Amino acid sequence: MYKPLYQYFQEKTGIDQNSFSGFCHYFKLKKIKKNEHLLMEGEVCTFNAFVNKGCLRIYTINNEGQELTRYFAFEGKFGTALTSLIEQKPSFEFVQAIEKSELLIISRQNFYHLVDTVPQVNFIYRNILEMAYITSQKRIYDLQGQSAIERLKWLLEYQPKILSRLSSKVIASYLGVTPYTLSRLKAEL
Amino acid sequence: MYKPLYQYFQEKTGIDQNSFSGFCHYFKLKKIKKNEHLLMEGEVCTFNAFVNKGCLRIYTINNEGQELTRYFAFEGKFGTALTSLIEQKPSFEFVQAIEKSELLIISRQNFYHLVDTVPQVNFIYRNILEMAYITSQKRIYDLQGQSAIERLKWLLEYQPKILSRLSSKVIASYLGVTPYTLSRLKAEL
DNA sequence: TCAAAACGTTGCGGTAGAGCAATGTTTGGC
DNA sequence: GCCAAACATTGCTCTACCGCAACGTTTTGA
Repeated sequence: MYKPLYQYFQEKTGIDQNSFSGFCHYFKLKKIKKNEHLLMEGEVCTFNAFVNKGCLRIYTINNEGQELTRYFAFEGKFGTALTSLIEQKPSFEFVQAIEKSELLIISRQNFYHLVDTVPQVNFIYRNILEMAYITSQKRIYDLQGQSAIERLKWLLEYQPKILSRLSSKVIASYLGVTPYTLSRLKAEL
Repeated sequence: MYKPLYQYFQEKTGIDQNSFSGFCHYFKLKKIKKNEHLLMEGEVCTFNAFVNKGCLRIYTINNEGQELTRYFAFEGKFGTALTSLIEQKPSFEFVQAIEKSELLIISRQNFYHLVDTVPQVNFIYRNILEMAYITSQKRIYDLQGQSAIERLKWLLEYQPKILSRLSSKVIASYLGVTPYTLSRLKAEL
């Protein structure tokens, strides 16, 4: 059960099995159905989740009621409403399983306890924050610098997994266009 | 010279003068003229900068040649091309002083050395990353969820300092519209 | 100090993408 | 295995914002 998580830590920090065993019991297994939510808008996020199997989606809903997907966490990645987790304020993001999934959940309190006491977890958190920041920045660059069709082409080339695994509706919300527009873009490819 | 930086550390970590003195000599004073660049697109970023006086702007240029401002670092804040600093790859961002400024510069190498050896600097870096991430996320929410005029109204209400201190051209690039559009939006306020 | 350059404004026309409606296609719960 | 509900496609129209051109105003540097 902890094998993928150990592998994740091992790759990033070179931690040994013994040290890992010292804290991995803070992570609890949770199974969750397709389309079920881990967190709704307005709730304060009190967990971090490592995806053993399946996929999480982090998304928001804007003023016009349009869903906007921020991030997908596939197997072997952490996923949470990071902004709410950090700020401890009501979340503007939803966290949802878009496939039947198996997660390793750690409470906020335990997570930050480990960040402050276990150097390897401190490093992992630093790494999560760095990658989350870089991803956001590239996202902004994309939204401000590329047309919707260029974004779709990029996705086709570099993230075919996303296209084959997810519904058009979800892909549209990730590209930041309506399903109507995505359908038209696909037609003119 | 180190007073604003000490105050910054003091507020965030409660550090004492003695510990601070142990590492503050890694920060070197640099004076820079208005509109001068600290980093150009394509260069690898090897520094972090604390703003004692003046203001830094981090921006990119998209495919159409349009400038897009990501972030302003006013007095008492750190500013750098964080993505390039982390990845150690050529930057897609420019770092520019938009006023005559006084900076405290630390090299990448010394900065990460301190992050790894001084708990208070580790915490400061964590805080910088957390805030940078949250700012990016709110930016994306804004770009995808609000019209340009709503963004301008928000700026008027919550960031009047930006509006009064900076040129329209720079403000337009921060709002993600052309100077033409900004001018028209101001007319219809 | 004064001319050149950069900046700001506004009229006009163009374009990417939104949104409704109507229709065809998948999907999943019983 | 079937039917309702969700999803996908496409024609038509609409809107926010872009981008040029032309002109007035401010800034700057020799």
